[in-house]
Amino acid sequence: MNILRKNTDYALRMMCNLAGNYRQRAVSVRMLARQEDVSYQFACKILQKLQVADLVESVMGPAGGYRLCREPEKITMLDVIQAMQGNITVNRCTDKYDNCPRQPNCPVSIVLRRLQRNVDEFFVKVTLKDLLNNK
Amino acid sequence: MNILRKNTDYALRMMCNLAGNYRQRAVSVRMLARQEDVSYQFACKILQKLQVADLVESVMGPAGGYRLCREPEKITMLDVIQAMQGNITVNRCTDKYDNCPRQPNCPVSIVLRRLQRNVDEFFVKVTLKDLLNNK
DNA sequence: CATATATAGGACTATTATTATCCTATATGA
DNA sequence: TCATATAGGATAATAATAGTCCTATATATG
Repeated sequence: MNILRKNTDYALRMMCNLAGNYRQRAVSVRMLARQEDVSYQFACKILQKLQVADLVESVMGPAGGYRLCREPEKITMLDVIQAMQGNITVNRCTDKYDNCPRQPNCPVSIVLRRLQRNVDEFFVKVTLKDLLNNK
Repeated sequence: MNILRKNTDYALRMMCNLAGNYRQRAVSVRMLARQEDVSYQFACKILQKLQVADLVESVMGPAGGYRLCREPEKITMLDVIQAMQGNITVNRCTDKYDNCPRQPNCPVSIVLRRLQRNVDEFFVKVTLKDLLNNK
């Protein structure tokens, strides 16, 4: 299966779209939905989640829509992912708050914690600006 | 959510157990289940899957059980993961056979394919022997 | 050769997560 | 005041995951 949910996939694409329009205008959900191939209703839900997470802000009324809350270089993939699907953990035992009795000497957990660090680092290092620049 | 399913987590632990007993004896499912905290019935299912994937072989009858098909250094985490939950893909678009029309220039996909390579490489490099040695 | 101890594996249930839609309320610019 | 937007609760539909039940089959050993 996929590590990223469809939700998150849609959200990342819509956030890229908003990043491309940053400081120009609010983009309506209808427009975002059409351009990024997401159903209108579902796009509404996703944007509401992104708003709760303080990544986008809404403009109501005609000519309304959504825009980023801050500069594209200050929003990371991790921000978007966490807003949509929470923390990504490699395994139960790589979650900070796990209390598996085999810790901390379980061989499986020792190795997986290493991958966990790689993944965390990856997502926190990539910003929306990087995405736009194909970095 | 977790990248590795509970199934896979159980499987990895049981495989470590079998690796520790390699060339000594077949370990019964009852024993594996008790030592690794998995229900007996569920452990049976998991081992059957591992057998279909040619990672373990069964010995029927009294004093029977399971043993690894080959040396612990010749079985990777990827082998176990694929047997239990198939390929792990970062996103739809990092799957080899994906045909998303945005390919190959989608900014999201370009970045995620990089992570995909990291993850693949990680799992293929760690063997059961490494796990036992806490490498 | 009977029996106790194992695995084999199909069928099924339960639970949870994901994806999505429907509907009504509210805000606001022209 | 009306057309064009978002807000958000409720709920449906689907799919994945986790786990159990039951009966069949293999085999070492007394």
